[in-house]
Amino acid sequence: MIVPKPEVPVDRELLKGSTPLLLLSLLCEGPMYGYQIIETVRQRTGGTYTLKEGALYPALHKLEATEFITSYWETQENGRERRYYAIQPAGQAFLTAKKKEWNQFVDMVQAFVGPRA
Amino acid sequence: MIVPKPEVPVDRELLKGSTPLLLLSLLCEGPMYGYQIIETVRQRTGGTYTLKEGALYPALHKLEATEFITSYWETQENGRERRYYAIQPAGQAFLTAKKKEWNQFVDMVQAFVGPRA
DNA sequence: CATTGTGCCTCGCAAAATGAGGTCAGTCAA
DNA sequence: TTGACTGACCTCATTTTGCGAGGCACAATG
Repeated sequence: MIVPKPEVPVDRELLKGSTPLLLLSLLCEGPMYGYQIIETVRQRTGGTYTLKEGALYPALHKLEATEFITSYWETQENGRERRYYAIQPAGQAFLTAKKKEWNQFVDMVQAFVGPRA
Repeated sequence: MIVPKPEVPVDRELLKGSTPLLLLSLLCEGPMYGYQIIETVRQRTGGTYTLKEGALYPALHKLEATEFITSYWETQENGRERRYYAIQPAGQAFLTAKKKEWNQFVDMVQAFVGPRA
């Protein structure tokens, strides 16, 4: 699903805390490597949200440290290497919880901002 | 509108960036003073989200510095003072923009997380 | 008279994203 | 073969924000 490019750039501050959720959701679709994640997000958001490396890699490593995801290197035909990240069972569970949290958060804000126009 | 109390506490990080939106939305309903804002939020969220003073006042002051809101002291009958905050025209405009941004943000995340269960 | 509630505030800390930087390995054209 | 470009990984300092804890002052309640 591709989100239409918004006229207003999305405030970076809003993104805070949603990154692990995004990452786990993406990895739910299958293992991906860093660069690929960035590109995927960029494309699906119509170019608005470019996940920054400085945000991605630390987040990925943290997720790995808590064993929500694993990583492994894979060599391509041309000899170059990529580091793939894959979701783990614990990550699945965490994702489920995070999703619930996300929905509650949205409900909460919506209660003040008013329902969507 | 009152949001049912969530089982999972909402991650603080998610809140980041949404505070000005909340504040402006609330002040749209009329002038309020700090303590009242905290109480209102607490009640409307069923007690889950207690806006912290350490988050509220700095945010309020920042909003005032940018002239999105104004403040004025009002003396009650019992002689005590309250500082009321009121939204300004510039704040109204900003709020409109922020709301749009919020909706886009939600759409974006939803595009990855998948539609609500 | 002491405790609780109202009501304002500030400060130091921690978490997270940003922006900028760095490295190395292939590709491709001049 | 040199140089530019892209793919691909990463780190670091700075900024922003919320949190927790604290402080102050006064009123109402027991």
